[in-house]
Amino acid sequence: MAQEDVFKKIVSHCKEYGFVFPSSEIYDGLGAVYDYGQMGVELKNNIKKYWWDSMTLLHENVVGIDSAIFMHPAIWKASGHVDAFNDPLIDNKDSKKRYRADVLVEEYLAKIDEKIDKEVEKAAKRFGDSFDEKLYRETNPRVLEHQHKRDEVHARFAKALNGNNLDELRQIIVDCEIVCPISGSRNWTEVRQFNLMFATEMGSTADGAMKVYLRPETAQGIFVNFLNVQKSGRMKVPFGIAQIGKAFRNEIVARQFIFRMREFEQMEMQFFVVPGTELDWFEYWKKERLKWHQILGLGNENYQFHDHDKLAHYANAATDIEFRMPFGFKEVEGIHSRTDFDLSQHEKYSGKKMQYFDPELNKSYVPYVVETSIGLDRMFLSVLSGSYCEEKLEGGEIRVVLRIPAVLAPVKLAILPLVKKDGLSEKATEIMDSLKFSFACQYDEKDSIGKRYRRQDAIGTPYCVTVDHQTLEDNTVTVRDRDTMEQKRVTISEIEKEISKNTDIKQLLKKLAK
RNA sequence: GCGGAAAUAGCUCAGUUGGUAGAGCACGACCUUGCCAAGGUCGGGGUCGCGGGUUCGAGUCCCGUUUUCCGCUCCA
Repeated sequence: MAQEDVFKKIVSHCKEYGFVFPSSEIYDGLGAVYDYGQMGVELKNNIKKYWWDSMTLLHENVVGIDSAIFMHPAIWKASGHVDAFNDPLIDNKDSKKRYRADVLVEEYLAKIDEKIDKEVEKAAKRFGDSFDEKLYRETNPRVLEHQHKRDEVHARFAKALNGNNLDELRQIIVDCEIVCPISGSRNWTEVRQFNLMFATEMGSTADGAMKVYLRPETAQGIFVNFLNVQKSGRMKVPFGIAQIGKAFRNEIVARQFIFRMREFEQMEMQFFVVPGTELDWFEYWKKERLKWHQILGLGNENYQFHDHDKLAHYANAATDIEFRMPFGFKEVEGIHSRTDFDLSQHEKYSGKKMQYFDPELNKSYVPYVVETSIGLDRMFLSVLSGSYCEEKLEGGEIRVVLRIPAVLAPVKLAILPLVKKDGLSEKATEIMDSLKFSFACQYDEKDSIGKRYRRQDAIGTPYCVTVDHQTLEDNTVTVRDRDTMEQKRVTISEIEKEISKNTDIKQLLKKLAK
């Protein structure tokens, strides 16, 4: 089966069985926004739980927070998002290429400078030792003409940028006769502002309102609370702060189902370390995080590291953990050594010290940060991609089964009376009532037993308990395994222990801690 | 954002040169059966994505629009 087909099947499977629905579907949908359904929310919560517990329970020096989505707008200036996430873009209609309008003008200005320099260079050769460059630049009519043009455009450009005047920015490109390097034409579209941050207004009166952003990442909520947590929790460097929460990016192109959404959820942990030790911790967390993924059992060969060649301005090392999705290896988690960039920026913009006094080193410093940042929705997709399976049975039939790791499965256990008569339903209900405190259980008595098994396979339920006539005699039931389809007979009192073996998150955490 | 394709029941799709909206599966009730998607009877469900236009008449032709997919483009 072609990989794209698998992806399509996963998408429709998600809808059919209540994992993921397109948002606002009855109103034609809303681009790149999705809702999690009754199965999806359980799977998502289980992933969160696995991550949260592995961070906060297994590491004494990692604690959690839950910061607000709204934050002071200055935070996004300090972090660099206001500048980096705001691009005026223009398209050339002939080549269909898109450019940053401000970059086009900057390149044009640089070209004029080049022209002037060439003039000066030529003159220098002509005049030899007696050449006075400063005088030449100030008096030569050709240079002055270039210079004049340059200053004029630069002034307009600066003013346009300052006032965020997009029409003027386009007019400058038209007036300067800037052409597309590919098509050579001057057939430009309007200049449009692409702001990757969603903005809204805080304060109910128009004049008193302040422009605030929906956070484009959760990390800044951790950085600005660094001292709060360190002091109130009496934390000692190295220590980490973990957070799960929504983030928002107004992506230009948001596609591939829940892989790139405009509203998404991150699980981030910022680990604060002594400057100079960050690369050791970077290696530590790389290993730790890969293990966290691999221990789920979706196949070690489906993961790889992808080191960044080009580092972001804040990082001195960065790698991605990629998972083999149906559309190729894709980033699920990023591990970045962010240096002291963020805390230093906040120190600068807020005027507050963001330093830690280290009693062992007997000095104060701005800690360095190693970040692990995982996209919860991408993790969700990787679990589904890695679990979805169309299995050919002996009779030639196809069985669709989600081999979701048992600890993450939305429903752990289905309780099925073989037939809905002879008191089997009542017995099954009784068992259900005693187990529902321990597991997410489903009760189903409709249709044939085989059909019910398949329904549970389709939502990834690892175990089915079947109540039959023998149950009434000796209090035993059969437990059917999702993956092998094999059944074994256990007494009712043993069910809980039997199911817990593979569904309890503790088991996974113990493996991880080894 | 650009180009191409698609949109009919919960799902997969059929629907002829424009002439009464269809099938299979799924869903609900009942009967029969009982360990891997059984059979029967009856039933519910559609403003054919949305808005215009042409026509006596539009699921079908034309225009616009929305959403999705594919390819570009973009991507802390």
